[in-house]
Amino acid sequence: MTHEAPRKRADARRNEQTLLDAAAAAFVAAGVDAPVRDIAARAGVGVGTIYRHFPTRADLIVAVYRHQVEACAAAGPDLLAGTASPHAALAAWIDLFVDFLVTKHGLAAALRSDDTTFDTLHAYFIDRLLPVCASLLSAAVTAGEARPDVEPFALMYAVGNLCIGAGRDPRYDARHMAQLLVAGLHPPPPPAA
Amino acid sequence: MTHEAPRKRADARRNEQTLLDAAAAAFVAAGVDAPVRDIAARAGVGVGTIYRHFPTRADLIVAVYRHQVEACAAAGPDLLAGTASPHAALAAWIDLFVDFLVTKHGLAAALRSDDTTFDTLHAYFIDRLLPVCASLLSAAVTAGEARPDVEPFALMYAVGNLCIGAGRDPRYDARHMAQLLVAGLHPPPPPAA
DNA sequence: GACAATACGGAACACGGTTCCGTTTGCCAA
DNA sequence: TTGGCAAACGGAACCGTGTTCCGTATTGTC
Repeated sequence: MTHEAPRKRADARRNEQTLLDAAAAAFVAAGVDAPVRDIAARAGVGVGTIYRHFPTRADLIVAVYRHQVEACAAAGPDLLAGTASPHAALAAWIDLFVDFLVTKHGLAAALRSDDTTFDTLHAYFIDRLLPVCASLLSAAVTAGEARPDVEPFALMYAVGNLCIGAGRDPRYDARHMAQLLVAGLHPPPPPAA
Repeated sequence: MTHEAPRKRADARRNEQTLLDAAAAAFVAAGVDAPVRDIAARAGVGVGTIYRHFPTRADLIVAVYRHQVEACAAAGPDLLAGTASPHAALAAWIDLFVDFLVTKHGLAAALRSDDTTFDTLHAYFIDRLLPVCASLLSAAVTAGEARPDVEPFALMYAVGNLCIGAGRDPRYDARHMAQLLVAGLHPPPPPAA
């Protein structure tokens, strides 16, 4: 079961970690679109080294944020178990997701880029987080707290979109808007016929 | 009141129209990010001519879509006057706005780009459409059909965001999500104390 | 028709992503 | 310890795009 590890060279492993740190710093300073050359310079390596370790920018971004994405995924079941109503749990989880995205400058935009480079980034987020979102949403639907005509994918996509450009204009509060969307999930009151 | 027109040369006026047509075609074919050289080639002019007429891409985009934006702005008051409830009028207007954005490949994304080139594009949309949205929203608030804690700017920004990437994945329906957001605008029912 | 102002074309430049290959480094076996 | 080879490195070179600049062509006027 131990993915037969071809045992990389020592300098390669060292550089990989150095790159991860450099990339994380560059992302904080200049967003996830930080120029490749900048990241290489921070790490004190050549650009070729970056491409060898992380063939696409998506690979690098995933590697940098993997821990946080996993944490977000893990929080879903906990919230569902520990919160009064499924709808409230979903709202709390969306809050977590939004907080993550808005603090990663440019990440939400990258998720929506039509550049095929980012397809694997998109795929990773969907793979890890969609099931979590789906279970929260379906619990809410089952409890009669959410309308059944919204697909989990569409909800995640919409929330991701709402995070784009957050923090650039103080008049726009992504978290508030995401909560508005979640509020809209409530089933419409039966027409008072 | 007639903005003293310096009376441009005949070839200049001709080229301006040619460029507008070429840009419109290029935008349809390749989105609003169509390469400058492509647009120039379509128009049969040099790239310098584009920059002379439209110093920034935003100027070109605004020129191409001005009519449609004006039409959208004009529709606001009409809807308010001709629709049963202010909230329904707002919902209908948002639908119009979303339809416009999703059919202009890449336009919604450009509106959110942090590239300063697009600042004037953003400003134009805000100038023309924000007042319309504001009057619809405030009518809904006055009628008790919308919570008062959402700023018109935030609403427009959110709806614009929801349109990003629409049409790229069939599982995502921007219009549906926008309507969900508008539904979330309804004031929460008073707590059944 | 000649002259000046206006507009044009496209080569040249800037910048960022990506590739490629000559050089260096680490590992292992002799 | 050392010889050799595969792995890894560095960064120059390349490509595509936006942008600028200036020599040339066109227009309008006198």
